[in-house]
Amino acid sequence: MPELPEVEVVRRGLDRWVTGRIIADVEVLHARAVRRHEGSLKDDLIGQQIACVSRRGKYLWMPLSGTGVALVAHLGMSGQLLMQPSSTPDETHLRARFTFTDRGPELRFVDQRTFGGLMVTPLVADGAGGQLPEIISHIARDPLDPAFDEEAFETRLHARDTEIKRALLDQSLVSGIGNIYADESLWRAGLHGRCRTGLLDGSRVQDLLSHVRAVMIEALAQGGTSFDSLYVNVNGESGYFDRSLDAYGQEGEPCSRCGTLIERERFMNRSSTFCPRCQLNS
DNA sequence: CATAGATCCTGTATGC
DNA sequence: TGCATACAGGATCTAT
Repeated sequence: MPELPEVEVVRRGLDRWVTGRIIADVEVLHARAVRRHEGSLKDDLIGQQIACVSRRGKYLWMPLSGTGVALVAHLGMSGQLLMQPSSTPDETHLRARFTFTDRGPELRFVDQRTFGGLMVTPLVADGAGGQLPEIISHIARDPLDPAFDEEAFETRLHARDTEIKRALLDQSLVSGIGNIYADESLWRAGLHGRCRTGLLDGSRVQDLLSHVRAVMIEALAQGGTSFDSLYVNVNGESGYFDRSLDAYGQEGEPCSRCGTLIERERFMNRSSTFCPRCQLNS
């Protein structure tokens, strides 16, 4: 369940370890690891230099110097990008391996549930002087992006007739939010996820966005949220924001604000946890 | 067209 | 003990 804070932790680690390095070889060990990609990932990457590591929402990409294309990665639910010495034994769910001409640590894509994927895609203008991969141009900016347009978000939110949690999870409206940070932000804002978007005025939307940002910044400072060994940084280490959660995974525990027991319901084929007393439906 | 729901996947946990 | 079922959920596809 890597969401924005977890993906940003991975981005920072990757930026430090792979920027400037030249890819020597690529080994794809599972067909599902490469998505929406024409031709051979290997042919597109060998000999290319990684210019930097960028992120929008939950997507990572590495522009290849002087080519106008980028290696894009999405971790899905259980994807990991790990830096490992070549002497380290292959992980059980190793899906792809990238080695470099300097013979330093290799980059490994490990993914138990195979919801994640890699691809090479052209870069296009992002409308603000930067670039982003073509295949994710439908993904909205995330709330920590300085160019995130709060007014445009509010307008689009009001144009929707749906529940606020569904809107928060829609990456084309605002990116980077998944089930954990949706539940946490809604708890902090005192809003029930089933509240209709049309009932939220501008100040409620601003308040909700401020909680989204705050919870993500706090999580980032703690290395992200890890419930099991599936989310780790590039060095295989877990974050510890799970100790700070107020709603997600807290079913049956007293609400830390009012003491009412936290409840869980099914929503969009996943769980929503919320305080039935202090999270309002309007 | 817009929104709601189903689907993919596999390891772990729980129940009978 | 062992088998069956529930659960985790991001993105995309299909149905209404």
